[in-house]
Amino acid sequence: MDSSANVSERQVQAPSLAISTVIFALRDDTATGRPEIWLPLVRRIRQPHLGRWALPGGPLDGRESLQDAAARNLRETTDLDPTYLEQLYAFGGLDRSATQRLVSIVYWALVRPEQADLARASENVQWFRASEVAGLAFDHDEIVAYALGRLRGKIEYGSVAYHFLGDRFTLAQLRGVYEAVLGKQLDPANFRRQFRSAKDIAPTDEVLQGGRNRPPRLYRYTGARADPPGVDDGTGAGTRTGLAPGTGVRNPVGVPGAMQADVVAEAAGGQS
Amino acid sequence: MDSSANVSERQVQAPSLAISTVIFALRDDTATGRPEIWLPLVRRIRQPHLGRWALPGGPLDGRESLQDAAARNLRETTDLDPTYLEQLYAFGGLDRSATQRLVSIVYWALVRPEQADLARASENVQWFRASEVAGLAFDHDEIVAYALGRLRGKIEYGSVAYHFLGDRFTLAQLRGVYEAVLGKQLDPANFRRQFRSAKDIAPTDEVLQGGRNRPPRLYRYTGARADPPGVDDGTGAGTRTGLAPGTGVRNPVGVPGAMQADVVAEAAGGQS
DNA sequence: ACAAAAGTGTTTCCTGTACACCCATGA
DNA sequence: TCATGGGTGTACAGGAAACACTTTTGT
Repeated sequence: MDSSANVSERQVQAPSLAISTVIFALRDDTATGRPEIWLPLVRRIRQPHLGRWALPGGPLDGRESLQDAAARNLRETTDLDPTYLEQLYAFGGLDRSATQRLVSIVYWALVRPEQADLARASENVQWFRASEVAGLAFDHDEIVAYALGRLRGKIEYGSVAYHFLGDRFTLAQLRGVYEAVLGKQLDPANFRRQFRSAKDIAPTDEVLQGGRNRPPRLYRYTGARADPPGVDDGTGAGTRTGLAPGTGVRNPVGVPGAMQADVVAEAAGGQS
Repeated sequence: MDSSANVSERQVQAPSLAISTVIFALRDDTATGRPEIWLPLVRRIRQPHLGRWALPGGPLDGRESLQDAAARNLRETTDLDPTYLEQLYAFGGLDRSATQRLVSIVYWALVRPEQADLARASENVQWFRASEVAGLAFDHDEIVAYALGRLRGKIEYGSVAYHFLGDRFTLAQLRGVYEAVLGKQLDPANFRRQFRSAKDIAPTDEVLQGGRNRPPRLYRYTGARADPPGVDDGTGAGTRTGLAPGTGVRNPVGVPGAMQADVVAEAAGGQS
């Protein structure tokens, strides 16, 4: 139990609220050169689960929006600003954490690889391959798995992939993102064709010099950098074909003001 | 910094948590006979926004899961048990409700039309056409609009549509659901063909007698009644074609235990 | 010259769409 | 019998998948 005597009383009244953030970045595998998905974790320095790795997060105070709190998580653990940040899910069961009833609103973020390389790492903050995380504190294993699923689903639509990359990129790099997320190889020819016809990607005059082969052209993402707010297609399910580049709609259903000007709904306290 | 703080301190730290629920049902228009989307609202009997209509909801106490609280909303306002219940979004801005900082986790539910007809209505609980709600308390206008968008998105995948119907239904009824949600007419012939080939729908031996025309065959939904938990494809975006009946995957990314055994993630309290 | 990636063309297949048509029933 | 919706057949168009092929670079 925690500390003061009337804890049990207060537990019944109001669950505490915390924000956690799953931060994804791509990093090229040193052997194959292929990009892989990585994420930073922090080591718990308190009970429960002391010493185990966990998602960055902390309690929500009354002065910042959910979004802001998640962005702060990101800054504090990695020194990065998010290029993509979206609400994932609110977890709030009771069969957990013997010490205290807790509701966690989980966000997920994407950062660019150059950034991820620079990102702070220390004794208590380290990056892990997403495919290898296991044994995290609380339910964070499952939350990471869920976030990965959502990432996979979401990339099939739209604009998420670009948030892994800088503002100039080759089609091979973009394809690398898709391959890392979807976990399978894609036909370069068809990939190219699909994305050339995508509306919100434009070729530049530049090419990327210095490679061993023919220098590829650089492209630029012309769509909105700030993505579909809270909106979510999550699982991505339906799309059986694979990619669905720019053909799909981008942000058909905007969450109200939930991002910049977040929304509060108050209890109705209906009948009686 | 957790529990021992005094009261004023704690207010700043911990926003209150509420659950609200958007409940959708179909009801046949008396004139055209076409189904339309309706939802129940409750009249506020307290400040702020006293007297205005609002989504059913209430504060979350420490003894029930988010899911359970939403189900209770549903029961208390409409006397119905949900055939579908899923988390929509967590709203938690500060620029709201002058009286109090509040985070609301919003669920959405689908109920069947027969049930909706029986559902309790009273002075303080009434059903409204979804297309006509306006002037609700707080941001509930926007939340409803967001929920409608998600519904539209979601129906293009998978199994949601069936939750509006009983366990036996004609293809015309099913098509009615889609038309009501998508807001456009669909070709009966193609609709039929797509759904006949859908895996999780099976014809029965029965037909629906008593109509003015040829008696249509009754079908049965064979997929999971309890849907993809917390998972969310939300906006539905990508699917440009329209329906995507059973072809799509059903529940490719299950949220961990979030439904039956909800999950709690605790703050990591990383560095420092 | 050769390897390897960039980039193009072509063919096949699948699926959604449109629409013409027959079938069964009640009035 | 006729109107109406249930139910079937079919032809067309667009896009994805597969893969052969040409182009451009570094070594």
